[in-house]
Amino acid sequence: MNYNRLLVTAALPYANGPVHIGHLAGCYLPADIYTRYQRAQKRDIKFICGSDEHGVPITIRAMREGITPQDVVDKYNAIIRDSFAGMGISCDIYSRTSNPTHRETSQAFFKKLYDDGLFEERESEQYYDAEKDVFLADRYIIGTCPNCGNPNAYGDQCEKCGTSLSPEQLIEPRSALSNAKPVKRMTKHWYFPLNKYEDFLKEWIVEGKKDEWKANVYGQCKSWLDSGLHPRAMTRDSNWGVPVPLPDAKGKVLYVWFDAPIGYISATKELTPQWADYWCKEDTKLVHFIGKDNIVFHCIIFPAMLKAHGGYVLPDNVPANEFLNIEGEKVSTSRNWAVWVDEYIKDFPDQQDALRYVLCANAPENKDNDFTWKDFQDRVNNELSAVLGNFENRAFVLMHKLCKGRVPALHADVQNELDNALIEDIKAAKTKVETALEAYRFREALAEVIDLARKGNKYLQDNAPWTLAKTPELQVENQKRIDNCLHLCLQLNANLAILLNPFLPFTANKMCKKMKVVERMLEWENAGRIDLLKVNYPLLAPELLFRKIEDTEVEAQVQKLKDNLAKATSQKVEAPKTETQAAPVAEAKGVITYDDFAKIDLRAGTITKAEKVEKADKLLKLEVDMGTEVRTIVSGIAMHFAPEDIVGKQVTVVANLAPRKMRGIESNGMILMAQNADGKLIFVSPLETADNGSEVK
RNA sequence: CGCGAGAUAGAGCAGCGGUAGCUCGUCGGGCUCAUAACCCGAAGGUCACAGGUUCGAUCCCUGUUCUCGCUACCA
Repeated sequence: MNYNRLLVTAALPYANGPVHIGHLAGCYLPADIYTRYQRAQKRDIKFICGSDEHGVPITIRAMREGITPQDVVDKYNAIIRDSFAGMGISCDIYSRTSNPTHRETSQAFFKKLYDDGLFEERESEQYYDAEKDVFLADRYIIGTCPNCGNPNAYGDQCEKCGTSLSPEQLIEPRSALSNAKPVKRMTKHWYFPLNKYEDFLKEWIVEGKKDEWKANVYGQCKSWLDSGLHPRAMTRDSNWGVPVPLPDAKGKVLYVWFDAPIGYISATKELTPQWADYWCKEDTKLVHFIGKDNIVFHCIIFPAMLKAHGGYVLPDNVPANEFLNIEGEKVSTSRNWAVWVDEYIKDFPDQQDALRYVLCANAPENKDNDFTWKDFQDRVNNELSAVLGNFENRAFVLMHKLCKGRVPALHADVQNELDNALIEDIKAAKTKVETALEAYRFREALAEVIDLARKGNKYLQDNAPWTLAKTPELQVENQKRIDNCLHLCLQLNANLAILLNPFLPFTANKMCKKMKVVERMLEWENAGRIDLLKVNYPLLAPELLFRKIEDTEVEAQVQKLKDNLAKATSQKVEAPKTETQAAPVAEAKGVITYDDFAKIDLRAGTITKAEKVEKADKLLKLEVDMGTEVRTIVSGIAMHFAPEDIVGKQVTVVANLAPRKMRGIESNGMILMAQNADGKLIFVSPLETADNGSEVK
């Protein structure tokens, strides 16, 4: 397929926090490198990005901070925009999904699918806060965790013990908005029948993209398709988002994963009146740069939506990266374990390219990678400065010392194999970098550029012009060799600027200034040429391109990470929870009367059977002999005990606890456990064997 | 649990049937125009583990372990 234009998108950053270097390495930097390269090739390309500003987490953050959701997105949209600009992420437009154009575009998209009769309407029961008059997402429901007793567990997960929950499992559930008890209410939603596009997707991806897409992306898609697709609700009950454009849809908005990818289209509309060329013409190559958490949305759901709507091109490739860890640990925004881009720019002014270099050289292209400040320092000092910066500096210094500060001539009569080999290397480098970039292998492409600089260092060494200059009796002859050597070094330098430009645009610009050439020299077609600098052309004085990163700087950054983590952790403990950090033992509960205690029917029982609950990491299904009956009890202890080890054990059971369904199994009671500070669970059992069913008082 | 991706020298990666290579780091030597590179030499790997196929496996097959992701209204 021959393409006449390219459309590149990078995942829309979610506007509920700043961006960190993991975001950068995951998709924004690769997208930027790719785009800059294509622009240098003079191809027609648009690079689209913007803030994703809808969804539940934004409303929660607004609530916590006591401001409106619009305030939240305004704040972070500005920070993200500045971070990208500061790092040289050169999108053609950075838009936002709260714009009117986006509202219209996504509503029209929805309306088209609706009018074509594609949606299935379904009614279901959902939790509702009668006081605030809104439906509650799982995340909005707070209650006591049935597993660990944390009183502030969310309706989807207990953050303390990590157990996955559904709102039904919470003890004494309450609304996060009003503390009211949630009630169930019927609500209607529109479902997109993904299943109807299964055949189309299978043919398009499983057969069509087999050897084209990255293994992680392809494998993920295939896995989804093999396990069968299901209709997916494309609307939500909320007052924050794009309103569903139907008369009977008051209080309903588009699901963020329906509206966000359409944001790419709306942003293109804002950018250019010719937007439809990029989205609808078959000779457009559409590429989505994303992180691995986005694969299904960009490879399955969005293409199915586009196909259903009709008239749009589908992505040619989705080169998703894996994740970047920081100092051996996963990035965590809630624990503030991250290197924030806006802070990097403040801490390392004019060092954007140092970070761009390291993030590209160590990009998580095939597997999760680790960013450490030591590695950052090593790569900047030993590769970027010592190989590339040093070569550039050597060429400039020698040219000023031995060639009067002007570009010397290339004398054909003394041109030797060393010269010819270097010229070949320059030409070959262009092809290698090009091939790697077209295949989204950015690490390899950058390594090729550095390797060319390395060859330059070697060439300089092999010719040793400083030695040639030391023999006055051979002045004329030697000066010719010196001229050739430095001529080619400078031409190589110009080539490096071109090849480096997509990766390190700030540096490429500096190099141009020092060589006193216009930016047009950076056009890709100039790569491989050795006549970029005119003979006798005077160049500026040597000046270092990169500075070394000092030990104290990286130590300070590591300390900063640790401080942030400590701060975030202590805040967390102080704020919503009542227990203190100093005492890892759970806080004593309030005084109760004997009557309160007497309400609990505690009995001894013996576990007669235990098995793992399917599709649940933490749950065991137990059968407990209570003397007069055998109870089924589901208990969240699978991480601590193997089923076979606990059969025959006598335990204490809360016998009159209201039945509760967990993973579809009704649990009738609860096993008492003591929990150590380290989280270890210990059965609370009679010391001697009691009769099953006997009361515990 | 299931599915997907990954596991190769201290770090980052290549190799993907014929007794392990590259970049950086470490140690010793040479050279010196330079933020020092370049050259020579050295140390460092039972290619996650266990089986199997094969004349031969890092590479193919089976099983296991570990990491990450998906499986939830977590973007």
